[in-house]
Amino acid sequence: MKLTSKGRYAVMALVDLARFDNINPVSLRDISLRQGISLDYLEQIFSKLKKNHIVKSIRGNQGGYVLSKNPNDIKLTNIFHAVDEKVKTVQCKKDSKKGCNGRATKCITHNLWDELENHINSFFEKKSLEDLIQNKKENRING
Amino acid sequence: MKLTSKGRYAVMALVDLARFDNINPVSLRDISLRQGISLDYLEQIFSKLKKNHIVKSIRGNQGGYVLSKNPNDIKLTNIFHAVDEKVKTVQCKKDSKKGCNGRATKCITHNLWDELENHINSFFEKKSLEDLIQNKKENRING
DNA sequence: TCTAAACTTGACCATTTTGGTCAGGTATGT
DNA sequence: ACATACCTGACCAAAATGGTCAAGTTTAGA
Repeated sequence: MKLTSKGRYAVMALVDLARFDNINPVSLRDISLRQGISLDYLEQIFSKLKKNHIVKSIRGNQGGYVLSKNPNDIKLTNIFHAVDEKVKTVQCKKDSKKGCNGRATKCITHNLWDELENHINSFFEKKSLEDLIQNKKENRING
Repeated sequence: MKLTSKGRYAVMALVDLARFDNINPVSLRDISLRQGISLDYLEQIFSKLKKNHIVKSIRGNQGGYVLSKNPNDIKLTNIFHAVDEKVKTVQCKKDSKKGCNGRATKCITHNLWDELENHINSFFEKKSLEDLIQNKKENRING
């Protein structure tokens, strides 16, 4: 069970964006340099974030990306969903032919995986981008 | 973010084992048939479970496996740990050369992943095999 | 003692996912 | 017009996943 780097990068990039997104749009090149994420890979990620209305793009010279909502309204669950990072425990929900369905001993552990998914998702639903920025600011004051 | 089938199978197999482990040891062949998990794959999994003292093997004819502890003392975290199913969110803890270390913008989101890991692990630490068996019994009564 | 059942070990492998790169665009401010 | 920056899609190497296969060893019971 692990988080893929796509989801991790998406969150890192958005925190970066949120911090520098005051007046001017932020270019992916800047985020790439600051966060050490390849530009090409960032473009893939931001393409998905854009499709999911989390960021807006401004093309042309001095263009870049801006958040399309208040950081408080961007939950981690939105970000992960946008980049296809899903909490997936069992197959049987999606593919009725595989997994627990149609089997004599079906779903012995089905309830468990449901519970687990809910547990994780509730964490992602509570946490917003704003929370992460605040966290960072506190760190700067303290450190 | 997903659970691998190795962890899922381990839990399924152990629930099965716990339910049939009354007097006689349970053979992997029986578990394989009941749960639809390949015998060869089960052997790999049970080899790990044995090394981690979750099950004991009884060799020879009429042999098989038994739980080596009370189902109440076997937590999901033990099972997942045994089959190398770990909750892994960030790289930087293990490999100091990669990830957030040594970078100017280091660890923007580090606290977040820590929190997430704790959140998930706490779920696994609370849940025992006994809980799952009880759950199944209730289902049988109700259904 | 022989043999079948069952555990044990380790090599091997096909497929899928991951984590990108590369090559070409298109749009737009100056 | 040109530099900057977004946009799109093909491509790819490496690792993880989810197993199979082969060749044992151990032990109960006929």
